[in-house]
Amino acid sequence: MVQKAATREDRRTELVLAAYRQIAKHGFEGLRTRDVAAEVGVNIATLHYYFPTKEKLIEGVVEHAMGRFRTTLEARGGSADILGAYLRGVRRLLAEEPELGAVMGELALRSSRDPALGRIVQDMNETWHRTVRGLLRRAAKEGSISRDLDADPVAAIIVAVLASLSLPRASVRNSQAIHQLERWLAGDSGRDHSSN
Amino acid sequence: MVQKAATREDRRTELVLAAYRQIAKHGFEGLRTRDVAAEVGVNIATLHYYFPTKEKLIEGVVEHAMGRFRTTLEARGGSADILGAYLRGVRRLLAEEPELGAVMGELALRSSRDPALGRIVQDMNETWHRTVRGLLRRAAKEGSISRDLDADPVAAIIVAVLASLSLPRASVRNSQAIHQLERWLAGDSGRDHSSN
Amino acid sequence: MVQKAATREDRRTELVLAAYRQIAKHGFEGLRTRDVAAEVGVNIATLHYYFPTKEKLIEGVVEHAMGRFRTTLEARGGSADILGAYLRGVRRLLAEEPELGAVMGELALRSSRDPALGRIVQDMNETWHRTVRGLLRRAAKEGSISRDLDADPVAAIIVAVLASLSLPRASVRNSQAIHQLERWLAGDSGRDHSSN
Amino acid sequence: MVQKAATREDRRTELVLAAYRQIAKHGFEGLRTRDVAAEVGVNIATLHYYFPTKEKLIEGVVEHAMGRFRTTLEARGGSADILGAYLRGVRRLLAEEPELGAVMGELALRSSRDPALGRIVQDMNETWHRTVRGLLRRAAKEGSISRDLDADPVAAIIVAVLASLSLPRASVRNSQAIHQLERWLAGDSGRDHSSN
DNA sequence: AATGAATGAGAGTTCATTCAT
DNA sequence: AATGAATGAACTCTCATTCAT
Repeated sequence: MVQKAATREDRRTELVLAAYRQIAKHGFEGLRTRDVAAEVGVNIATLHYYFPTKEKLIEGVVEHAMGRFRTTLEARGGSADILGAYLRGVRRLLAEEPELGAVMGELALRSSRDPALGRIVQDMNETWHRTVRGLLRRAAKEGSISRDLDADPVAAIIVAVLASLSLPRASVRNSQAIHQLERWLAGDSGRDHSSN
Repeated sequence: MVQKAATREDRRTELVLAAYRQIAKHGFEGLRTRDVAAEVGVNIATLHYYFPTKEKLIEGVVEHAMGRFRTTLEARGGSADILGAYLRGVRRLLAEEPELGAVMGELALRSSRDPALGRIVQDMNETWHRTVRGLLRRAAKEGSISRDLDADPVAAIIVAVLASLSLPRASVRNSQAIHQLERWLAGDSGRDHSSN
Repeated sequence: MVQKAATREDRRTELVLAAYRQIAKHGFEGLRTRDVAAEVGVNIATLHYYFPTKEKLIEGVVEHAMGRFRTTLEARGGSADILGAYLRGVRRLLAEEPELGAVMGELALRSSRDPALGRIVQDMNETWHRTVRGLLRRAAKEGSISRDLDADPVAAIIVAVLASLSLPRASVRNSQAIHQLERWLAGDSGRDHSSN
Repeated sequence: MVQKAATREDRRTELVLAAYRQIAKHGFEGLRTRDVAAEVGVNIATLHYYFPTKEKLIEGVVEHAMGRFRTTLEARGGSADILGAYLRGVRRLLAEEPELGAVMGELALRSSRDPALGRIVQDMNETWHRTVRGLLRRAAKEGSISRDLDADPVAAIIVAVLASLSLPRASVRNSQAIHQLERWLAGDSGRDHSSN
């Protein structure tokens, strides 16, 4: 009852994706190697053929999640409103692939207990911060946002708001927060526009 | 009789506090009833005498964490800068009792898998939002912040930033984010003050 | 379906004895914690309640086997033919409790791979050698064996022959070997007495 | 064709030798087919191509070990001190190839659980006994040892001592035992020569 | 009110073996 | 002749829970 062999990388990826989904659904708390194997449709021993330990499988998930995040968080394109596009990009990503937010949340929490993961998450955060800061400076130069803002603290607040999107909250509130961010970035000091 | 009842409550509280600390340290992933009992110095069966199931113990932790959070998040005092005092209060709370942030993060993630907890967390979020919105309106009336801001989105962004504090990040970034928040609230549209 | 509780030491002993028998029957190769638990009639988790790991259980078996051996190998009594009594004692012990020979064999082999066990087995061997040497000297003084034998090498050969009893061999051969030993000890240089 | 068949045998032999070494090092307890295959540098499936089951591989090891033993234990040469040469031969063999002693020990223990192996080991023991007995008689005839010793019991004791060499013990004790054996064979009834 | 002893269910991991290629 | 991929069965160990005392 040996099933059709798949190529090495395919199977590895399948397993990582299944684990990724399981973590999104049940958290690390509810991650079971047997369920991961079952979702892919292979025997539990097959999982261990590719990943000698559960921890190695999790490393695979971390890599995957980080990669998924990084590619989206890189600033692409050169539109005038590149910063706005960026914010909307992150929002869309987290809306379209809710697993990503959930897994990132799990990773963030775990990072305080797992030094190796801690370094990865911190690197990711700093990269993220620098990317946003770069976008801010570019937007300021191009005049699409207030010319003389203090890039570091503003980047910090943007990253904070974006990070908070991975915590489950009413999505109305998320929309409102992003809108207000854009308004402030546009140089508006907070007057009521009656939009929510 | 009264003495006995009080003792009973004490022991329950001890257990809840131990569980609270364990969750902060090891996450739900690493929560073991035996460790909780051991931390209090009682037998595992004694724990089950007070909390028939692990889930009931967790409910106790949820109650405790929520209570801890609520009391601090209630707007107290009547100072002129009540909003600023509030922001500083939350920051101080999370700095002084880092367990609270960790546990809130764990609860937030778990809330998407546990409907009962989901309702509690959502209620908490809405209460939080309304509290901040109320403070904003009061501050606006008193003139300590820009009079004509749009309370709902601004409250949303404040809560988002405060919530993000429970995710582990470089604390410099947290400081920067809070500073920028205060600057924007003061009506400043983002010019560089060279502070970080 | 919780079974009647036994006192702590009883249960530990029961488990050690069961493991001892299992090792005698199936070797370390075939030692299964589940079988040990089953033989005692308890759940596998109960075994782990008393012995956190399989290795700790084995340590218990080592202690038991060594104790069993030591008590028999101590020279007791003060008869004239104390040495002969001793040889017959060891033979009887290994005949009456064949598990002991089997387990000692297993331990001897394992001792070359397990440093801790190695020390124990070596100590046991040296103790054994010294005991026999002491008996030889006493017997020589009393005149029951040749007065001027070289105690160390003779003790070495006796221990070697006794040790070989734990290896499975035709028991006739064992009897012959012991007889010849006694003959030589009596000062006989090897003439045919037609006994076997 | 002939070449091919030879290659096939080579590979079988390689695998048997690797298994032999593994058993010597880790005992049957620690024998893993994967490690055997790895030591030879072939895939685990290749091992099963040559030996359909682990048990068949072990049979190969038994054959090899027995062969190794038998060739050395056959009495060769015609020197005057053929018996002494023999004793020294066995000692040298076990000293030069310590794996052989370890494996023989493992086989001896296993023989009490495995009837087929049991017969082999018993045959080996009897052959051994008869060989030694033959040597004794020849030596007696030639006058190199006491003429009227009882060959069977003396052979039994010699085989017992030689067999005990495969159990791990302090090598001083082994030397002493062999010396004493030679002394007794020479007709000495046990007086102290102060040699060890 | 508290505990030591016990357990069922299930966790991650291992291993000899199989099979398509 | 040789292999990578896959598996069933079994392994040790864990954990929330129960129960008699």
